[in-house]
Amino acid sequence: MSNPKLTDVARLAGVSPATVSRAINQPAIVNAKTLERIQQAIQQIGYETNTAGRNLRLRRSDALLVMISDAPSRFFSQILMGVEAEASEAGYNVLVSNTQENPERGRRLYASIQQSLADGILTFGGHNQELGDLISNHPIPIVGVNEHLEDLPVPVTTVDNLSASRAIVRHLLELGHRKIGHVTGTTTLSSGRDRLEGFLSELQQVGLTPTWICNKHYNVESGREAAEEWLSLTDRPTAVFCSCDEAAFGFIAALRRKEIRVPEDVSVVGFDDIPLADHYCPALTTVRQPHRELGNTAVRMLLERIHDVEASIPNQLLEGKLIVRESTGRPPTT
Amino acid sequence: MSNPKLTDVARLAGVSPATVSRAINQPAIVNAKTLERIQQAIQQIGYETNTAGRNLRLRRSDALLVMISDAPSRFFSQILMGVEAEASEAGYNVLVSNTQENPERGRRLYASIQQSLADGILTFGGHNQELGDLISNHPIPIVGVNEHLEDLPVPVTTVDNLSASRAIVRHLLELGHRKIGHVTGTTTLSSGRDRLEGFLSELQQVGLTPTWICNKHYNVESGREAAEEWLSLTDRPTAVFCSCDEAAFGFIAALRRKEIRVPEDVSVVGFDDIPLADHYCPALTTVRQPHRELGNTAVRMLLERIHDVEASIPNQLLEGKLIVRESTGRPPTT
DNA sequence: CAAAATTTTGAAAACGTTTTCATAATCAGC
DNA sequence: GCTGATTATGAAAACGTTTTCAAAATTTTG
Repeated sequence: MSNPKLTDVARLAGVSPATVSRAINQPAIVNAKTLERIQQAIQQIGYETNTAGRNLRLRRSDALLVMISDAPSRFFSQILMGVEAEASEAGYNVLVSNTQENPERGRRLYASIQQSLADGILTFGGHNQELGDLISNHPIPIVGVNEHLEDLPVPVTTVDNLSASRAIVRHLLELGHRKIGHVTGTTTLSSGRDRLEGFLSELQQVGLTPTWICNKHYNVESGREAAEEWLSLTDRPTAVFCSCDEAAFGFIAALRRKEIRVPEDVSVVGFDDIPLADHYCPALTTVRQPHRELGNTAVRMLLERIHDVEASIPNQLLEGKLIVRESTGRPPTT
Repeated sequence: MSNPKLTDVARLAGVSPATVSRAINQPAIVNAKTLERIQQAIQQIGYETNTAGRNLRLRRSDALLVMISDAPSRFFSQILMGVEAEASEAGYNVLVSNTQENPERGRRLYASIQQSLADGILTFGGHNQELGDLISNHPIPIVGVNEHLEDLPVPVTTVDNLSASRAIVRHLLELGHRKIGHVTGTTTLSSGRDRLEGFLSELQQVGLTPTWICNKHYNVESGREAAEEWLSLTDRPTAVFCSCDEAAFGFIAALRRKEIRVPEDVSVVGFDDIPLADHYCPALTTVRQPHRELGNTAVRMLLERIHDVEASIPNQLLEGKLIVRESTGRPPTT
């Protein structure tokens, strides 16, 4: 009751297994007549190529491993879809695995390449210290998504956090704000640092200093906590750039409880443009991350690397787009 | 420059490949002395079992395929993490693939089993008509998540939509509401129908008829559209059960633009308890879906099925938990 | 200490492909 | 119809494991 195999097709079509293999993989080089007979046989017994046999012989797996190290970020699934689309386009399968911050699990995943379970690795989110030695000692095809990997020779693709942050600040300046604050994201991540840096440098360019910097993380709670802090300030910024949409939501929601209105009393900007941003009240001014494109790009980079491990692949910076909605307005005229 | 293989270890340790294999897979049956020598050799040359070779010989893949048919639902990644955790616990890898609603792609994925690319399939979301004939004609280990598969002999695990919906209605009744409306989800999906049915049956039980039923889908826009409709009603319900959190957000946001307050003017309930629900303003009363557990359960069911294709596996209904927050209150006292 | 029972090992086959190399079949040109 | 070029096919080896079966080494027993 086993699955039909190549030799079954061969027998049925009255040819050798070699010919059947050729008929499948390079139909051009087999006689038209035989080809048809073989295809018929394949149809008839419902033959499907066995992956293990094929992979063993070909010494590759046609699979890419997506490695995440903890809770998936809010737009993980969107990037993943970008990855999946591009990978399947190229005939690759996508494996997903979570190291759960466990270095040992990280190392196990790393070994996937040697096990020829996958041909390459896409690592989401940053700081994989556990991989440090491994990567340096024994390079494999690996590409980072969303975050830079500290000091590791791993090409990454991210949104251009720096430019996007500057665009946000510029937008606020144009509206007339002069007292601007920033709720940072996780600054152990490169994206958090870059967004902060963009914020600072754009202000500096026009000779302003930040009114408020609040060190937080990429989540809703951070926004809520930041709101508490904002409320206790004597000199409140009239505009706040929150480093992710969730934080912005938490911030706005907490303010609203205190009867502070957005954008009338304070303007708020987010980052990421998660699906809800457009439907929040007020609709959130934010930067749209090209989620799918991040996935696509990452796969393309990885495939290049798989094709040639030595290939030096430059980091890819993707444009974020400032989306102005309702949560930003002119500063209050007091 | 190829990876070290079993025979390399064998040579180095001065034993036969067979013994090395045993040392790896059933250490108990090999002599302690030899075992140590072998383990040392493995360490020394950094041997890792080749997946293809192993899979070929063992005639299995140790992989589960997660098949989604279109855009991933809002809590897809959370369920996926549940799947991943349970699968990796059991030594299985997780493949993710998207049919993009393309029947041909669906069929290709189905063939994964025959190709022994995966040992079983987890299908997310409903109505896979394209799989209908296939499954009936040639059963494979497959389990549905979140939605029932119309008429197909496929075990599924879902939240108990019926009970949860009834709990929501009960909650609204207890608050004193008598005019209650429902914004449905996608009613081509079983969850949409079940939530509607729960809504209807609980009302019926206390002798009420629904004040308003608005046929929509699982997304934010639906909520916004529903709000338009609600505004145009002459006899408005004082409480509205939206079939997902996103729709509830869209509904609330649209109402707020018209200066209608939640819950003072109208109570709103969602479903799913997405991360933002707790931080929206007002914090959303909703039903918490056990996302991770859904993933865990699905994998357990699938493994059972893989182990015994004939096994009759009952559907698993998981409890949803009503979370009362700020978006529901007593009806306005006009 | 020999025989029997037990534990430990190895040789070889199998899993299902693809590909090299050589041979057989076909074709073109004269 | 014959030679040389071309095209189409097959036999066999290889990819890296695991497992069966039998033999060898060890331990136990009388």
